[in-house]
Amino acid sequence: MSENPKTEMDKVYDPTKVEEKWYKKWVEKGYYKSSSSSDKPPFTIVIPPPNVTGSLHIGHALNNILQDILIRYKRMKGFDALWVPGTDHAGIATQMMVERELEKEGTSRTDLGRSVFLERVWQWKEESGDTITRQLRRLGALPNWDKERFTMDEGLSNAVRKVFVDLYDQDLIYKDKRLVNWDPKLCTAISDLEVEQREAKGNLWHLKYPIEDSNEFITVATTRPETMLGDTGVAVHPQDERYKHLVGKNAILPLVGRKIPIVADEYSDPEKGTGAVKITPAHDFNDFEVGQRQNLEMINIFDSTAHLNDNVPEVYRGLDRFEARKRIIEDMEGQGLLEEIEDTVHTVPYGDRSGVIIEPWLTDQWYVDAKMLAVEAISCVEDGRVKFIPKYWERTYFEWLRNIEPWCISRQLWWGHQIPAWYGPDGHVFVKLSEEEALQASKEHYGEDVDLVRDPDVLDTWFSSGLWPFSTLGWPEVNPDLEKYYPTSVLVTGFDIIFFWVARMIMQGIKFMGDVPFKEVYIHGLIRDEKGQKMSKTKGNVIDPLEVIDEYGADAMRFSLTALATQGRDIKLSMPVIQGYRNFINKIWNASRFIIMNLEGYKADLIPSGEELSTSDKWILTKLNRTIREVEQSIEGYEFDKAASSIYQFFWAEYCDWYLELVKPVLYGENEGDKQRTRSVLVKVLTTALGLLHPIAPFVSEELYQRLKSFGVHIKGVDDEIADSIVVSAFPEFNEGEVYKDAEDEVEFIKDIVVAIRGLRAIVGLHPSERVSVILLPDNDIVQNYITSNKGSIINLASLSGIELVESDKPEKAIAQVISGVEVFLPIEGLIDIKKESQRIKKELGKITKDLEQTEKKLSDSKFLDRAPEDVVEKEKEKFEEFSTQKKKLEEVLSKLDEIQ
RNA sequence: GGGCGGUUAGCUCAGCACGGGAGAGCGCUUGCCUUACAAGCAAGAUGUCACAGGUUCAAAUCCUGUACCGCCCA
Repeated sequence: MSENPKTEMDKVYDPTKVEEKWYKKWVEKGYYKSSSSSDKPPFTIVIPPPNVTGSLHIGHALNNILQDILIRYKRMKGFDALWVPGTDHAGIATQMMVERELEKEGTSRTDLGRSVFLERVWQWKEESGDTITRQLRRLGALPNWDKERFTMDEGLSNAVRKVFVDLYDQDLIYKDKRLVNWDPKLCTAISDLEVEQREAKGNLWHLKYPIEDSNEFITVATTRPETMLGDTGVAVHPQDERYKHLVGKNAILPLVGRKIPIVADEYSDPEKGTGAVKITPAHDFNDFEVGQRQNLEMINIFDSTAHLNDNVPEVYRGLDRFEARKRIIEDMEGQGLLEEIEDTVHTVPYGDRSGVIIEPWLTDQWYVDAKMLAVEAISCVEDGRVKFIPKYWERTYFEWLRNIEPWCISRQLWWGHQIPAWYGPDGHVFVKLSEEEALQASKEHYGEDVDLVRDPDVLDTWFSSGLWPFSTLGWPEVNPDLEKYYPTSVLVTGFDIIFFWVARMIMQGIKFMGDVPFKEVYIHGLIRDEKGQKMSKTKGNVIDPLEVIDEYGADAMRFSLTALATQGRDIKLSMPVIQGYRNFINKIWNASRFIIMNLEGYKADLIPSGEELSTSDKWILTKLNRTIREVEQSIEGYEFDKAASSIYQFFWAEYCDWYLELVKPVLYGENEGDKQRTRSVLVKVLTTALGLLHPIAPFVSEELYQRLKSFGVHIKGVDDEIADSIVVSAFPEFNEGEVYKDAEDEVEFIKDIVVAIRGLRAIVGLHPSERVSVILLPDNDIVQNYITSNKGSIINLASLSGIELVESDKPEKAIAQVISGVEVFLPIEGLIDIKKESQRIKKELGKITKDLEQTEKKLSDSKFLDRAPEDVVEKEKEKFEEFSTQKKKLEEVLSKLDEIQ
């Protein structure tokens, strides 16, 4: 706010006046900076890099808020906190996006050529690539902007090349011709993980293949009849009596006329379909295996866009796979070779980027021997060097790594890290860090200078993301950052990328750094809409975090997501919930406003302690310290929801609802000493609470701290005496010396009395401002003392005109409430609804009788008395006493009501 | 087919690792513009802790099984 902070504060907190201002200030002051030369212990997080093409969605918001909380907390705790930000070049997504732009301009990637196209992508990146990092700032996320990285940076590209070359030299990367998941729209290979298996209704076509030199047919069932043109065998189960006589013979492939052998192979399931399956080794992963085992020919019938090629009869050439299917069915039917069409449900592979059906296709691709790398990646989690939170995600992780397949890392794209492999004229490959080195090596190989051609393919984006925890710290250069901050402390991410990213980072980290990339992995849930559905643009149920911030402020959104971030569960988010937490932020604002309004005469050097404190002061300090401990433990244990609810409960239900009300009479009174002391406690508790709050709600806590600071209020800094900003203040510390058990009991008792009186007032329908007198009958001296020494507070909080303490004389005409330690009577002048009142007491009586019966049952059970621990028995006896007294009192009240009637 | 998670107030969820008087927020009902806040204050109602067994003196909590919902993998 531009106005003087001492001038009156708005009645309602307005985040728009606050957020941008403080964020700028934090950056200007460089609070986010870390220093490898500092002697503070490191605390490091690397951001899961969002796609450079992306814009902030609510999932990013959650992920980054949690990281920001940890970083801010650890910084306040005296750590050298480093949060590395950055983005991912997102090969396919980015290339698709720029290609779409080109299409609008009437040109294309191939028209421009590789180098012009790449310039164009870089240009786009320079112009729009920072959208998402700009949006991160709106969340209040404060990573170390000096260390921002991009997966295509020079340094990171060096790292990628080095890793590729090293793995190649160790035979952990190799080139292989085998079936890959081919995306016929994007014309690139993709990895298993990028394939989405969707269930679909389809048909099982039963096709009849004639047997050579016979009148017999063998019927095969298939969901993909178009691939028959590439069939090179038919498999039956070795034990299948129906087909035993055919094994070793040939079938004649209809429409093509090729002779194909009938082989016995366990792959064929006699229960499924006809028990005989056509084998197309070049177009099906299972058939590929069978083909290898049975030495079947491989015939590739598709081109890269899934149109039929020259290996099929002329009439079918050039047809795309769906047309081909139709034609083949027609033609088979025409020849009387279509026996049956069965309905079936099967899974169909789709490309997760392109959305088209993936074609298994035979090509040369580069692979990583993931099985070898997985060995250590498994053991480091088994032995606890990496811990997952919640722990059960480890099972998912193990499951995948133990069954891992070779990882296809080459992509037929232009945007990405081009593979550092050069081919000589005879196809000999040189895998080197640079072209110079490759030329050098080729010269040695051929004994003369030759022209080399670089492999045109690029690497899977996840290949470079897998290096992120050390490539961002400057690896392969040895440098102080890498020394100090690796391994990083924790990785915060969603479960959807455990395989894509987490597992690969662990594999690469161990391989190249000799140590795990992070000690802990905190897995948070996905955000869903209020019905539990995934948010998606097509469903129209997305919540845009930026819109939420515009409407409710960043702190409200942060607090909401934090409060909902329970371990091991997805988060159902809806606007009313956010509104509720917005109200909480406003509550904080207004409590502070109240304190600032009463700050005149505040002396910063006055620190009341021990005996000077009132019972209420001691009580709130006790609650405060318990809250400090809870918040600290919760954040350390990644129980973000608990941290948020501790603060919420403390601030609203204890500090505002009770402490502020308790001290109002003091503030409005005449005793200067009391006023001084109260102001100090109010301020101390407020500033401490703001400190607790700051990691979750950085903006409002900073705004309020800065306002308070202008009155001479200050918080201890993490480095110096006075914190310049709450960002660099010391996190509140639990102080055992401020836990006053007696004061806590006393105030809790007073609260019970006040609530009881207010309840009675509500029953009678007294107007809140109407002051009445009540009669209290205490059980013993302790509670009697509590009452006498807090008479003023009770009168005030229950808006009474007076309190009469009696020892046994119960009033005749009154309604009563029985609570532990005291009977409360509210005398009444006029008539009350005796019947209703007697019903209320009866209900109470019913409850207490039930409780009493339960304890009675236990206490009369000799097994319980023998076997239950002593303290449990003792507690049960106390309960018995308590319940019987209350029951007795309620019965008396009831009989009195009956008398009146 | 294999694995994982869930089932607690009308709704969203804590509580369960370590068993001992069922909680919070939202919503709802009633009364209040009480000089911090109506984005507020006060009072109030609401539960076969999915079901069935078992262990135990004692089970929302531990064990076994069942049902339903969701996710991941093949």
